[in-house]
Amino acid sequence: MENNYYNILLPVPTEGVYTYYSSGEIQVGERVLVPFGNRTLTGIVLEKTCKQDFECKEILMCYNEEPLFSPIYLNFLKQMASYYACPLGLVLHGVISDKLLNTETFETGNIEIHEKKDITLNKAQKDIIESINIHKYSCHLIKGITGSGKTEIYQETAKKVISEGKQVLYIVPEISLTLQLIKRMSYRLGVSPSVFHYKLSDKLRKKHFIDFATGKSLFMLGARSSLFIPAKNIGLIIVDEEHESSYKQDESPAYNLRDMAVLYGSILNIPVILGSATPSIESLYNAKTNKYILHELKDRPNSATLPEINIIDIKKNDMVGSLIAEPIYERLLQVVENNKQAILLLNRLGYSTYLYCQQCGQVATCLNCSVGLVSSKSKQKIFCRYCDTEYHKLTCPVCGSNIFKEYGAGTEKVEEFLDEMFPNKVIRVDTESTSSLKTLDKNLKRFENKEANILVGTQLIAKGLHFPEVTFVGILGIDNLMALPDFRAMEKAYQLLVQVSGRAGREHLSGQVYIQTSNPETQIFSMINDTNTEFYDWEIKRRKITSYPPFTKLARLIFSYINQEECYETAKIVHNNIKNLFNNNNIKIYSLKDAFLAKLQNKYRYEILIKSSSNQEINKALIYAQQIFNKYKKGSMRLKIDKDPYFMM
DNA sequence: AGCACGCCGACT
DNA sequence: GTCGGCGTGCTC
Repeated sequence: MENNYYNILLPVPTEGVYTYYSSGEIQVGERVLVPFGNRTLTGIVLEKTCKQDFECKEILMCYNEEPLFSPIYLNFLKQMASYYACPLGLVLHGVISDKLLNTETFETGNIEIHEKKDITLNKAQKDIIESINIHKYSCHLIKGITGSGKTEIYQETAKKVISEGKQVLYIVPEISLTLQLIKRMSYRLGVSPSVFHYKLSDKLRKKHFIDFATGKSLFMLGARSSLFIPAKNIGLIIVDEEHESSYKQDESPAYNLRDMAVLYGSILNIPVILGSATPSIESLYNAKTNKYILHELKDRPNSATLPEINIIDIKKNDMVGSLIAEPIYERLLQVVENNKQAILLLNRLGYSTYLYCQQCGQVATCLNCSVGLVSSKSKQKIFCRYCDTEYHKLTCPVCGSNIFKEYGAGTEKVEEFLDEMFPNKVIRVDTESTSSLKTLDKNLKRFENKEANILVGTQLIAKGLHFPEVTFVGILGIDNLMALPDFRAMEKAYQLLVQVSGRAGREHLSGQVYIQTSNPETQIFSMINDTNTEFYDWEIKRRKITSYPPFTKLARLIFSYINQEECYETAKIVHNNIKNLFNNNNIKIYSLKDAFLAKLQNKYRYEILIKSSSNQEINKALIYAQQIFNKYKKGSMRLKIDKDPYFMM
């Protein structure tokens, strides 16, 4: 009897397509178990093929199920691989964990049904919902602050899609996936949504994966990775907070979730809704150029008024405790006195920023990474934020002194200082102080219940929170953010300012925002309350002049290796080669330089930036660079490709 | 990415 | 002598 031959896609960091045979007939998209080297892997049948001129191995087992992976889904992964110049096998590996890929479908039990609650909608919301054709692809960008009614638009559109028996995927940033949101969604839609995020137990993750993949569940509320659950019959994708930096994946394939959601939606021919109070420049540009359809919700919730913005010049004001400008401190005093609430935002994590030698001023740096060490009082240790190495006693490499002083303010230090000034009136919230979502929830609830007057935190507290008693917002570390070597520095700073200012003066109380800065003339400060396109117009002009995205595409090549010379040598060879081949008007290859973190976890890092207005040209260069690299690389040397980088550091 | 093979240094 | 460090190369 003749054997059948199949190309199988495996989750390995190569192209990942290998040929196996089977005596039986297998469908495209089915999962199979195959021997690979000396291991056994689960793969996906890509296509039937003919007998090869090399020995093939036999497929061990067929998962006995309806194919989970549709040709459209596999096509999506292929387009993703091609866009990010990433091998297909590595895309599969990066997008579905091995554990899930290996999971056999099982009986998952019933999905909870609730009584549906009706949603009341205003005219603006109705108009937007009306304009979304749920039977074909279009991408809608909804701009509106928290509470302006975006959620109702998502819910109503989701209801329509679900009533036609199709599935809805609602993606939010990891941090927004709170129990509150899940409950609210269940009652509005009448079903318990499937949920998907990294804090879930293996068992639940598998259950929700299977429920959504098999089409049993019609509504998925998930983080970034939920886009890649091979849903059976998806009819709508919603991406909330589309500007969020956490949508950019760090490892290869370094994809941007928002862009992949739009790509998938267009392949599936279904609508995609993006929402944000502060849309990214790229998305606004896509709306301007008619790739997306822009909708604006201008009403502030419950007729709250715009906050009053005050710029405090650090140079002209005394600093209390060398941290907080006096006018901000005075406002905090008032807030506590009147038993109102205030939020203090800092873009630094818990610890102090630097440790420096008292004798010679040398900054203490990690031995494995080219970054300064930080100290944490609460954790009683000095350590590196990047490699977690702890340092028990520090010796200055220059003068040999053992005495180090702290400089700079993190949330921990600010909290400590304020706690002294206002005992029991301060709560701190940042990724360091809150190890789990539960503690975060608990701390926020404590603040909501007015158990404290002042909330100190990082960007985390800028995200869609609603505290009606907050009348004052103080912003401390914005200068650092604007000074980063990143063409998006102003965009990121602006988004943060708008998001956090929105926390001041909601409902009936009017609010004040104080920003402490040493650059009071910075233009974006005057645009915070602008509901028009002033910031967009200002920023897009700068991007045009400097030829940065959205007018060009960027890609970063990052080489890393334990041996500095060898790393540089190989990077230089790749650099010379792509420079020679691609030196034309269509593409710009920047010079080879130290990465922003020149040494990370004991590996030296070099980078090359590539810029082009042509996506094709840039991808040709990326593929060629990888070929050269693979030819000349030594040992465990790595080349990471970051297309459309979001962090330039 | 895994995993084995293989070649060197450090120790019972 | 042999245990184990990790550089190298392969996986249908």
